[in-house]
Amino acid sequence: MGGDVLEFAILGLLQQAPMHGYELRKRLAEVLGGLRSISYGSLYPALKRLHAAGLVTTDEPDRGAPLPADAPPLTGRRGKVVYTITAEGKERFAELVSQAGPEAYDDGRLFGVHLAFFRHTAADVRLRILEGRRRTVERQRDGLRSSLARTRERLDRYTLELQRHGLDSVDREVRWLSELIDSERRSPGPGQDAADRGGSGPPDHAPEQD
Amino acid sequence: MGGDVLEFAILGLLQQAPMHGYELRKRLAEVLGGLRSISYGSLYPALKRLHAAGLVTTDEPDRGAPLPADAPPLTGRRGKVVYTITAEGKERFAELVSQAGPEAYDDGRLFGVHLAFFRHTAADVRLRILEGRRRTVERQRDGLRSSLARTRERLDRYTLELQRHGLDSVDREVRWLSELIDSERRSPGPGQDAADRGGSGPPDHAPEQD
DNA sequence: CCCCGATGTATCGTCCCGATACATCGACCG
DNA sequence: CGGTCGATGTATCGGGACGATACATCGGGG
Repeated sequence: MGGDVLEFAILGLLQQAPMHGYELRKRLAEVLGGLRSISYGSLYPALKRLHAAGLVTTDEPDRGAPLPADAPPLTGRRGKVVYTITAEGKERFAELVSQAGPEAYDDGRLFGVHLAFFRHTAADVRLRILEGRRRTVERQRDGLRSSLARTRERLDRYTLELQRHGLDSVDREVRWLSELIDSERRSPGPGQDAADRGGSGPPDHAPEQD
Repeated sequence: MGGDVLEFAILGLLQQAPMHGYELRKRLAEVLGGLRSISYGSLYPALKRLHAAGLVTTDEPDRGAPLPADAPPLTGRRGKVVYTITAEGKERFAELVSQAGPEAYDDGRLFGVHLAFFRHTAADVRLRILEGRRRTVERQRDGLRSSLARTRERLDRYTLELQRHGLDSVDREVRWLSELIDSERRSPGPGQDAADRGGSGPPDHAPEQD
């Protein structure tokens, strides 16, 4: 169930262009938030699953060939494989992208993928996902807060610091989401499938560094 | 290898007192940072591994008993099981707690466990772990920063926001670590002194009092 | 009396990850 | 010309983690 995240991200990237596994992995790292890169041990099985489900195709050369029994330690000819999304794949992606319920935002990683493909998402769905995510994170924050209050006396200084830092991070995430929501409400941004940059919408971009 | 984190945390908790799996799980959630609770699907296999390795014992009632064939769909008498750390377990924990190299801080989760049991850690080791962790996170931050600089033009607003938020979090983590380090340097806090690993006989091991 | 929620133990299928192996290619160097 | 080095590229394996699920006991309240 939660395993959808990788498939979702792959479909989203292949929607933009066919790719090799190798490049897919690099792009995945950007999309998944910069930290947290995906391993090949996850990627290739995921691609295999997508292929089995008919959501992607490959240009893989015919490999079912007999290959006589006397074959030496020939590990198997390995060629480059380009993955391309199918019509069903696009359908599935559109379906995933339009989900606005808890399944879209309760899992942070899945939310991240949704965010990464927000330009394929309708404006009202975007807003609902952002607000849902904020509620989820607020609930986490409250749980953390009361847990911290309960255990304040029992735990040592370092554990307390760890929890305090965690609480602070979650708190910041809530504020970050609030900013996104405000910005989204002010300017709903380009509608779906608008990969175009600039032109419309107030460029309230704040390009600052710290 | 990285799988040590759960075993480490369990040993640390059992060091304080024998416990049921159920309570272990609750305490684990606090120790592991509040967020991120551990599932039973991870906990029980981990306990089984620790038991097999002789690092913990159980008071489990004899279960190898014949149990006459007329036994109905009795799935097996399940009783409460109290886990207790063994001498080897304490030894292993002391070993883990005194590691100060990259294996102690490169993985954030493992670092978290180290932090949670810092009062069992020598002051100089504490400092080295904290500084090592800061270096690691600084490197992550720099990687993220340059990645963000490289992709600033290519990616859409939302992905950029996600990365900016991630960078901000990592940056805050560095500052948090710096505060911990400063505080640690000012007052090394309670805890055993510098490693007397060379000396064969640590005079006595003052039982901890929380 | 019965059900409910907390306490408690345990496994299964599926996924993910780190490590590892294998393979091709362009570039730079002696 | 040969060597090898780093980037590109495909693939698997063992083991651990997780969500779901089942089973089980017990205190208390309707």
